[in-house]
Amino acid sequence: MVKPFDKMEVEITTEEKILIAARKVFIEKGWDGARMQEIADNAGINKALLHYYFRNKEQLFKRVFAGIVSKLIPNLNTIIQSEQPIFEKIQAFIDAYLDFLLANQELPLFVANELSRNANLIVGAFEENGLKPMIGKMVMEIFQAIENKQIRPINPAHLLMNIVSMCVFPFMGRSIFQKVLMQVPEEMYQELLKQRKKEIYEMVYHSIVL
Amino acid sequence: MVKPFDKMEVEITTEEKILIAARKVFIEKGWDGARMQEIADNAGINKALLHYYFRNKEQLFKRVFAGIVSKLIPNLNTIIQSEQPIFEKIQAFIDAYLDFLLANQELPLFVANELSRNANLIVGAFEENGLKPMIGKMVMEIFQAIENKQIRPINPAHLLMNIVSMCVFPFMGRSIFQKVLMQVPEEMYQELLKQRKKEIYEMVYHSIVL
DNA sequence: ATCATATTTAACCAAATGGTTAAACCTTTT
DNA sequence: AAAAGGTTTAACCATTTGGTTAAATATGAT
Repeated sequence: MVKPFDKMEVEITTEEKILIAARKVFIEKGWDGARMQEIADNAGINKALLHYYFRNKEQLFKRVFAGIVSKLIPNLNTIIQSEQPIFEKIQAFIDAYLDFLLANQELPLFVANELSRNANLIVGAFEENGLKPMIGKMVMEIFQAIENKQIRPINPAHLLMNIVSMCVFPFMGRSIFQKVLMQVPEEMYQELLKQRKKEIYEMVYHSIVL
Repeated sequence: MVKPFDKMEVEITTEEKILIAARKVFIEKGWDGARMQEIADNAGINKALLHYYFRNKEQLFKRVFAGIVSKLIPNLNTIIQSEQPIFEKIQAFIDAYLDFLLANQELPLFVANELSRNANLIVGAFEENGLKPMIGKMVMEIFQAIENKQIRPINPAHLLMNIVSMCVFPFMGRSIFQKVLMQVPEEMYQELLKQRKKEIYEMVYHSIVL
């Protein structure tokens, strides 16, 4: 049966409502801090219905977690796979990474946290999506760029570590940065974050260019 | 009364045993995941005794947290306050930071985590110790180094962010790095971490030297 | 209308958890 | 030896939490 036009696109299934609520609560509170009741409240339903859709907390969590992981990696892999000169590729990588981070600021801390408490979470997430980050290709290209005298000799693993660190840490360690080290108000910190794309690329560029 | 010699230095008070156990469990499991029973077990006592020494979980946690924070900051402040040329100072900063991190690898994730879930934890820890990181002086000195044409023009806030990011992230985001991005075994990752002192300094040096 | 199926709810349950109590046990002082 | 103080324990309690059950309600098909 066809639904009336004004009800068609707007509708969100209960399952979606639950996943949205669960995502929010899990990210905010972590596995240990998240409460099924709070998820139900956030989804506007009651606990029994929650268990009707997802048998238990673990199943719901895994579903949320897999959903999160599957969002970032394909994005980065396309860039890594692409054919462009090393400096352009690095810049594209930083750009894409920061776009994602700016739109999902609380994600890195959540992922690091859950991953460190449950190592095989990532295995499950990978298996479910069939995606893995292709870091090997990047390492190769850095080696080539060194041979071609495009950049100074540098250990590619550390260069990549440095780039990723500069991208992610201001988000993941936000509480430390903002409250402990810099002690700036929220809006100012957001302003800093927006400048990172440019600042990181310049840092990397100057540190490797010959 | 004086204790017999052979019992003097070795003895650990019950309070110390509790604090050591609590530190371990809190760091490992976080506030939400930590169980008073597990702390008691780890300290080799029972729950009632735990509550005799520390009235409740919160009090015990605050004590542990303050103890952790008070270990890093004085260390860094001495370096920041010291009078040495900019490059030496940066190197000393990286050295000291990495020494601390190598000896306390799980700390950054724990601190970031708890801080992001409870903002005023840090206020309490600061008040209790009267210590705050002196980042202002560092910013000034970077500005001066730019004026003196020692280093290229760069936003000091971002330079510091970059340095701290490269130092801390391989520890804080270890689960992401090791398991997701690099997929290397434990010993190899430890090897990488030990190389960071040199690698980070070289990265920073080349990125700002004129 | 009515039957079947999917959706939603209130009430309930067992286990875990932070915290309490009152009594027992040392160790030192008198 | 007995009083006093701090130290340690087993047993207990109230609340929270993940999860279940059985009944009620809506929705679409016959």
